[in-house]
Amino acid sequence: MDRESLTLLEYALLGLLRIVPLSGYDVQRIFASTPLGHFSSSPGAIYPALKRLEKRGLVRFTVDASTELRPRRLSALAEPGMGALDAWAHEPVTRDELLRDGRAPVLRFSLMEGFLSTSDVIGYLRGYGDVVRAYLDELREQRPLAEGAGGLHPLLSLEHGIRGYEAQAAWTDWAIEQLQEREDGLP
Amino acid sequence: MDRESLTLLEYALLGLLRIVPLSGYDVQRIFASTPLGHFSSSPGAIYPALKRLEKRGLVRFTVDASTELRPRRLSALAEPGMGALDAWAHEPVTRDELLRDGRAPVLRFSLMEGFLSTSDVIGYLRGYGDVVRAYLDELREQRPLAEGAGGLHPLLSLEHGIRGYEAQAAWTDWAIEQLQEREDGLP
DNA sequence: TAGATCATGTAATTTGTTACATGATTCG
DNA sequence: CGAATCATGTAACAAATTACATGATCTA
Repeated sequence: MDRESLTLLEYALLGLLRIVPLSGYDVQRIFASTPLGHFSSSPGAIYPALKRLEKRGLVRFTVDASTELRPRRLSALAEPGMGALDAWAHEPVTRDELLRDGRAPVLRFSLMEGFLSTSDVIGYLRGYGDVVRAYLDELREQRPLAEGAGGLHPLLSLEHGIRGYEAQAAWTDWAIEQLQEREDGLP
Repeated sequence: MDRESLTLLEYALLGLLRIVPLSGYDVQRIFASTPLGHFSSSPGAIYPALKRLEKRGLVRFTVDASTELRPRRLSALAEPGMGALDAWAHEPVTRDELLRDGRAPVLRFSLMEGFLSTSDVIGYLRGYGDVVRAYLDELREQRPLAEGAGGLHPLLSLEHGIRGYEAQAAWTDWAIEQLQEREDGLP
């Protein structure tokens, strides 16, 4: 009831509604047809989540009057919702978050545009990269243990994890470059 | 109640108990100190999950008699549990599974050792790679859309996803090579 | 002897999943 | 005119998180 932070799904919804008001059905289609597809597009997840956001005052409902017979209930971001997004955008990546839900750091990056200065965004990405590299060290320490334990598959699986996080670390470096280039392009 | 398939956590538990019987506390420490760390090590998740597995007959409880005053309830894999693992090991990766929980395909690979022939394991990895590459195509198709929509962050986030899945696809190829080398080494 | 760690678990709450229910509208 | 899609939701259930509760044993 007094839960301070929101679920990933709720943040994703706020991020979408920041662009344009949407109906629950709109959201379903977006989740079913874009890279946000790892969110469930089932109405049983979306409608209750929108209702929760409305109850908290982060979102406002309006009925689309243009179609009287088949009303669409549009959800629009309210100012407190903007504030919640802004606050979330300022949270750094932690090891815990990386392990608990690895998709949160990128989702936050995706939605933070406009809330942070370029240098703060770069700071966020640096922190993200640092957390990933620290966890990579942990995983690499596991290599001798996994070799000793016998069994080829656990060893290969460990390499799967290492390669995945290496790709994430490399992406943070690349993204920082992209942001700096974009910055330099504007005198 | 009649849920046919198990949760990821339950499969992970079966996989651990296949090696050696463990107490709930043992499991907590393993989750807290190995690459399985993305599973919650909270007792509120582990003890109920073990109880569910026992109720289904997949796991058997035994009390460690060596420490009477502080009894440890060990869980051991029962034959139906072995059967459940075996059945799971034979399931191919689907797009849906990849999006719903990206960690399932590797967990299954990690636990399938011994249940499948080398050629079937290679078949599994090929299928996994195919699903990843198919989803990569979907993501790459999103690039023009994301460019047109304005906003740098969503575009960079899309690349994050692409790089992550590229790493997974490359890993499946590499793992297949590893398995073939291992196979050729034994005449 | 006080605090950390071992070791077990439960209770309340929240969230998500699956399945169902309803009805309008559009398209072939 | 029938099927697909638009559009909204609810109800039952399963699962996880957080917090709490309890007590033994080891260690500084």
